[in-house]
Amino acid sequence: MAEQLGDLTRTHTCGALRPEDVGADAVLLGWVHRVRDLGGLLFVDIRDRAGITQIVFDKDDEALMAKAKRLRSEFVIGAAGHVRRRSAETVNPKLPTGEVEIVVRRLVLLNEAKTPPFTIADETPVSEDVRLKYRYLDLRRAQLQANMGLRHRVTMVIRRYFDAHGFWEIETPILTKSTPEGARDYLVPSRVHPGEFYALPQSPQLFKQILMIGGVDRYVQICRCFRDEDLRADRQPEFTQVDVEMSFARPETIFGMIEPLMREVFAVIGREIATPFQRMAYADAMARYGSDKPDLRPGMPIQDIRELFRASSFRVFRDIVANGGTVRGFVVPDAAGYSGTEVRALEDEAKSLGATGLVWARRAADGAITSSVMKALGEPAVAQLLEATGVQPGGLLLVVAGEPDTASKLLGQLRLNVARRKGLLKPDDYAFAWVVDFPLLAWDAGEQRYVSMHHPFTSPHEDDIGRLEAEPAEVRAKAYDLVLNGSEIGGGSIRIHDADLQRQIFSLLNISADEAKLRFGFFLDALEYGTPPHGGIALGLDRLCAILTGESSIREVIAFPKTAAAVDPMSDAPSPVDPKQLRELHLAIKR
RNA sequence: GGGGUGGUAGUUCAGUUGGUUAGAACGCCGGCCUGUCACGCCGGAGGCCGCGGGUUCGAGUCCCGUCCACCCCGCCA
Repeated sequence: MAEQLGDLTRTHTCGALRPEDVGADAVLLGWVHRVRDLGGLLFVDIRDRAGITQIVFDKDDEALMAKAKRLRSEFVIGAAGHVRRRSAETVNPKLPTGEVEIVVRRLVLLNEAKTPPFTIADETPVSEDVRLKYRYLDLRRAQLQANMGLRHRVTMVIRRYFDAHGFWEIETPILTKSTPEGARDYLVPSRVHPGEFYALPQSPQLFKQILMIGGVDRYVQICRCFRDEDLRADRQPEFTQVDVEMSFARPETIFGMIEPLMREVFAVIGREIATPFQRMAYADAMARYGSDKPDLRPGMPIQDIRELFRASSFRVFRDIVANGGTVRGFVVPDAAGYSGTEVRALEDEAKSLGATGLVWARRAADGAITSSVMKALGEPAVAQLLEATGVQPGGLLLVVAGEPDTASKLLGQLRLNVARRKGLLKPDDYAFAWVVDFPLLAWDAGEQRYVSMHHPFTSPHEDDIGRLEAEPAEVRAKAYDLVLNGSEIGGGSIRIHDADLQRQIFSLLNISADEAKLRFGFFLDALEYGTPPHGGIALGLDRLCAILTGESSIREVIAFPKTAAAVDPMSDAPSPVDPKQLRELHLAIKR
C-alpha cells in the first residue's frame, strides 16, 4: 500500500510557508495531524518537526479526493501543489502558516499508520506508562518535541561556550574499572578474562584528573554516567553530565567559568539571570533551610530561637535546650487565611515527618496574639517570641524543638510543603546558590569509619589540613555544589594534587595502602609525575533541562528514560539472555 | 528494604450503602455535509473493572495476597 518517495523532494518544512510564498509550488512531507472532511471539501493539517500547514482537496479532482478520503491520523504523506493565500475570513491566526494553504495537485501516501493508542495532535494527558511504551509516538507530540529541541540548543550553547574558552572535549572510557567508594556500579563481564568485570563509569572522575596530569589543561565532556541506585523524579540509572576540569583552578576559577555559562544557557529560554550567584556555607544551608540544596525562592528561613527558651517557663523546651537540643522555627507571612483546622493539619504533617510536636504562634491581621502554648508560656513571652522572629500581623510562626540537625531537616521539609501550597515555588523564578565549605568527611555508623562526603579525591580546605588527624570531622572540603531552586544541578571540587596528601586521605578513610594500590594504583602512580593543581565540576544536564522546560521530572527531557524500577517499557530492557551468551561470559545464574 | 497514591473501553476519567443490562468525553468505524481549522450533524462498535484467592444469595465496590506505574524515605562518594 505504501508508495515510494520516488522523485518527491521536500521544498519547505511544514512550518515554513508565509504569504510571500503565495503562488509558489511546494512539496511538503509529513504526518497527517488532523483531517477535517466537509464532504466536497477536505482539509488536512500536515505536520513535521517544524510546524503544521493546512492542505486542501476539493471534489473537482475526483480521483485525488478519493485518495484523500483514505487519510487517517499519523499517515505519512507527501503533498505537492501551489501555495494559496487564504481569504481574510479563513485565516487561522493560531498557526504561523495560517495565512496560506496548499492546494494539492498530487498526494503520495508514503505510509499508513495504525490508530495510535493516544492522540498525537493534542495535549491531553496520557499515563506515563503508555507514553513510555510508545515513546516514538510520544516523541511526536508537542511537549517532547519542544523539550528535545531545547535540550539540543542548550547542549550546543554549552559546547560552543567551552570551545570558545579553550576547552577540549575528550572522550573517556565507558568500559572502565570498578572502584569501591560511592554508588553501586553497573558491571560488564569480560569474555576474555573469566571472572573479571568492567564497570560503567559513575563519572569520569579519575580520567579527567589524569587528563590534567596529561597536560590537557582544560577539559569538557558531555558524557553519560551510570549509577545502580534507586530512582527518583530527578534520578535515572543513566544520566548526562557536563563534565569539566581545569588545571590551576581555585574554586573562584570554576565559579567564574560556570556563572557566565548559566547566563548563556538561560538566554536560550529568553531569561536574564543575575551573577555572581549567592555563596552559602553548608552549615548555614543546613541551619537556615534544613537542606544542602536549599530552595531560596520562598524565603522563610529557619531561625534559631533556642536562647528564648533557655530560661523559659515552658519546661519541655527549656529541658531540650538544657540537654544540648535546639528550638528552631520559621515564619509563614500572610498566613491570616490559615484556619484552625489548617494549623492542626500542619501539626499532623510535622508529626508524620517525625516531629514530637509542632508549636505555633500567630499574630492575627488585627494584631491579636494566639498560640498553641499560650498557657504554658504566657502572653508576654509569646509576644516576645513573635517580636524576636519578626512576625508581622497575619504571620504564623512554626516551631520545632529537638536535636539540631533533625529539627532543621524537619522544618526544611515543612517549609517546602508550606511554600508549595502557597504557590511560592514558581517554576519560572530562578534562585541560584553555590553551597560551599562542605565537610570533607562524614561518619558512617554502619561501617564504623569515615567516608568522603564528595569523593576521596577532594582537597581539604588548606586552613584545615592541620586538623585532619586530630578532628577529621571538622575539616572542610574545597567542594561546592551549584543549587538551583532546591535542585542540585552541579557539584565539584578542587582535587588533591599531592600524592602524600592523597595517601593520607585514603588512610583516614580506612582504605589500606594495599587496597588503594589495587583500586586506584594507576591514579596514584600518575599523581607522582608532576600533577598540576586542578579542579572541576560536573553539571547535571538532565536536571538543568528539566528546570529550563519547567518539567518536574527529568524523564521529560530524556528521549528514552526508564521507569522507577529501572525498566524501559518500550524495549523491555532488562531481559534474560541466551544461555550461550552466559557461557561465553563464564557466568551462571543462581536461582 | 519501608511508607503513600493510583490501576474500570484505544485514551482520560465517573461509578452512591455490596444489588439486577458498568457510564461519559475524546478517539475509532459507517453515513451526510464546499471554508473547516478541537469542523458539525446522525448512527455504530468497543470492557477478564490489573491478576489470584476469599467473604457473600450477589463483588468494579469489602478482605487477603500479588503485579505494574508514580511520589517520598532509606540509598544516590
